[in-house]
Amino acid sequence: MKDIAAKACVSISTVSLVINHRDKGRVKPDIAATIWKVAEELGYHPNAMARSLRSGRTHTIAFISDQVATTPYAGEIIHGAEDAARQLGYMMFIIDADDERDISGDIDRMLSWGVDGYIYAKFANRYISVPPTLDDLQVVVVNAEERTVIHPRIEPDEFSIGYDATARLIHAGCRRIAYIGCDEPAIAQVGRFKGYRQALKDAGIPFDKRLTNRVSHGRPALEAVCKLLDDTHPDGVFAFNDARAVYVYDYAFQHGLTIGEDLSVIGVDNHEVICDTTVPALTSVELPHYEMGFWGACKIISMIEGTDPIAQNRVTPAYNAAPTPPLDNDGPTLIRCAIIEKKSIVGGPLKDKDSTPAQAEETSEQTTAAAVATA
Amino acid sequence: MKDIAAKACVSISTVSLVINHRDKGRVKPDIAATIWKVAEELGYHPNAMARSLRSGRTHTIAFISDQVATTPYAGEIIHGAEDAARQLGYMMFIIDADDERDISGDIDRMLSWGVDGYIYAKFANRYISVPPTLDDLQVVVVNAEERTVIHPRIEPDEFSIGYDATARLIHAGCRRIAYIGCDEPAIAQVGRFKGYRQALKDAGIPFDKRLTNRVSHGRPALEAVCKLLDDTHPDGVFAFNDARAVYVYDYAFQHGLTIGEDLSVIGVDNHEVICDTTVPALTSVELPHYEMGFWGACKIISMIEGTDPIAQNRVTPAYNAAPTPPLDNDGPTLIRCAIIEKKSIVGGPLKDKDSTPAQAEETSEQTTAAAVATA
DNA sequence: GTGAAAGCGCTAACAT
DNA sequence: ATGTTAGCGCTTTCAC
Repeated sequence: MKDIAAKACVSISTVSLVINHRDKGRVKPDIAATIWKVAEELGYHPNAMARSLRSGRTHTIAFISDQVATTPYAGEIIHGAEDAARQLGYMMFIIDADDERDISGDIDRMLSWGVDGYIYAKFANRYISVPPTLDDLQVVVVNAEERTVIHPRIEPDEFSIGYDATARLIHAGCRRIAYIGCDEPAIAQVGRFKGYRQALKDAGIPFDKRLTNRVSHGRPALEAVCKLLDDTHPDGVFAFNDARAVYVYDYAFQHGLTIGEDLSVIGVDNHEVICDTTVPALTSVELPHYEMGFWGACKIISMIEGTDPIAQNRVTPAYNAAPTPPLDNDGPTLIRCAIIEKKSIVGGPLKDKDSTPAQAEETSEQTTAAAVATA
Repeated sequence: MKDIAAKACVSISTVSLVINHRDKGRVKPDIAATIWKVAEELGYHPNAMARSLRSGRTHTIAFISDQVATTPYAGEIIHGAEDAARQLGYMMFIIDADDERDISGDIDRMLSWGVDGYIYAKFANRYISVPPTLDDLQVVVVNAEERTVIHPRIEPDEFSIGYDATARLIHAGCRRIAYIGCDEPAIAQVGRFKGYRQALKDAGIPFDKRLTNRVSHGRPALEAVCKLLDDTHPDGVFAFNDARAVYVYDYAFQHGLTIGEDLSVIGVDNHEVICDTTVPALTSVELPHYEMGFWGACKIISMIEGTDPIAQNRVTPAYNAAPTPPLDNDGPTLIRCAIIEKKSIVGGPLKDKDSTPAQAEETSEQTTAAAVATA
């Protein structure tokens, strides 16, 4: 900056004004032009360190998460958060926080860095508690719930996942709809199951316990699924996730049935590897990982800056099967998940023109909250 | 720091010495103790910004990658890199570099930050070219190849993957071994196929073209796999990856065969969702994503600091099915991949005591390099 | 053993 | 419309 000032025969402050675009009506345009030219020639890059030291703001956020990796669904949350952060001029640090590992050291490092805000994410919708050290700072929770709400957060609308998936099967003509559940009584299992029951109820279809089970994976899961299908012969199956839906395919192969013709199946995750590997491709409710990450970064930056980057159109998601919810909510935000149509439901993919199945009512938010509270 | 100095009745420089552990024999121990106590009381955190401004080093690296997310195999590279970086006192920025997107803006930001080094990673082993802007800086390439080698890099030993997988099947008694290949002539396809042929040759088994094909995914892939199996009735199948191995399972279900008893299968990726969902669980060659990320961070930090953190035992991988290769190599490093034993091969998982199948010779590195060069 | 002081590159209040 | 100057918090040289 000193060099630029010297070469352009102006003072350092003038250079600073120009470089920071605060020269409107303060610096003569031709001088400003010269400064830009010289800066270019010299290959000038402002020193972020010095700038932050002076301004007290680092334009940096930290993404703290369990298993940055170990789940295959992981990356899109990071992707979405990075995308929003980048568009808004922020850099994002990544911190892996295994449940077992003590992250106080990392938090100290973050405090030393003067990170402007924190995204605390989980890769499966779980109960968490944010380390108390962070409570005084700007924190957003993504894809998780705190038992007592302290920080703004976003998570999938699990009730609606169950409701919409079931309603989609009903819309395709299914009347005996099985639910292959998850053996862990997690937020997701409870919410999706409630949605399933509500959709049946709204369609006047009686709930039949024999059509549901709860499984893990591997041979016991496959056997349980086969038994359920053998015993009850459903015409549609809503699986807790895509992996569990695979067992329905296995059953179909064994019994000479064709998914999408003899039997409809819908999963959850829209897991790329599974949904595009299965034949026919599996219709699935997509968990909006990208969108949640994107929302999280927008939210934390809005808290830092006191503005609303979404309302101001300063940022565009690269992907939004699920529309980005608004930021003006400091409590829990539920995000509605989209069904990604493939070919595993009788009648084939829904075209835009086709009437869409009834969706869960707006009240679903309270319903889920209640479901979860009693879980 | 000023506050500490005041409260401890010493000068700022003394505080600095103590905080930075450079007080040995220079500051009286009791004074040092006081300083630590006061620092603790005041909740002092050194200001990394000021420190970096002064020292010119940020202890920060950038992880630049395509599709941070969109592949499900993604995260472990990040995980490994973050793990090593953290243990060595570095923070890691994440930058998503979609092939289409212009990342010069991001690079400018990195230059502004004064990032100490760059990891340039891909999530599928591909040819890349590192942006020339980075050529003057410290760069390590992970899971990719440059057409002309400029930067140190690490990638999976694709030849050995093919060799070891095939040898494993031979060891289990298979003699008619099919290869379900990939329709893209990528580095991985070429290398694994060469390894497959070499293993057959070394075992004195003639190569039979009819036992191999190359498929994509979905119905055409399933049909091609079924046709191959119908036509040739192999006793073992080496699949390019786990997703393609699934079609062998589908075939088996349709024909009442049992994988692991009537037919052996081995995949590549050790993709969690697939390998633990299939019945029986799929034995697979694991791509050492964590290990490559870990190596990449160690390597870039060794270049920055001029030391060898691995040799100095300053760092421990959380996971190493594949042992971390040494850092003293500024050209390409190939990493040998481990077979993760599950239950899809006749005779069951290999115990430690069992004799292991012959492995590709040490010369495989040259062989792969050659294979790849002519690809 | 300890302290004073310069300066890393930049911003912003103030002076001209 | 432009220049001067005082720090941001820290490290490090040098003097005591």
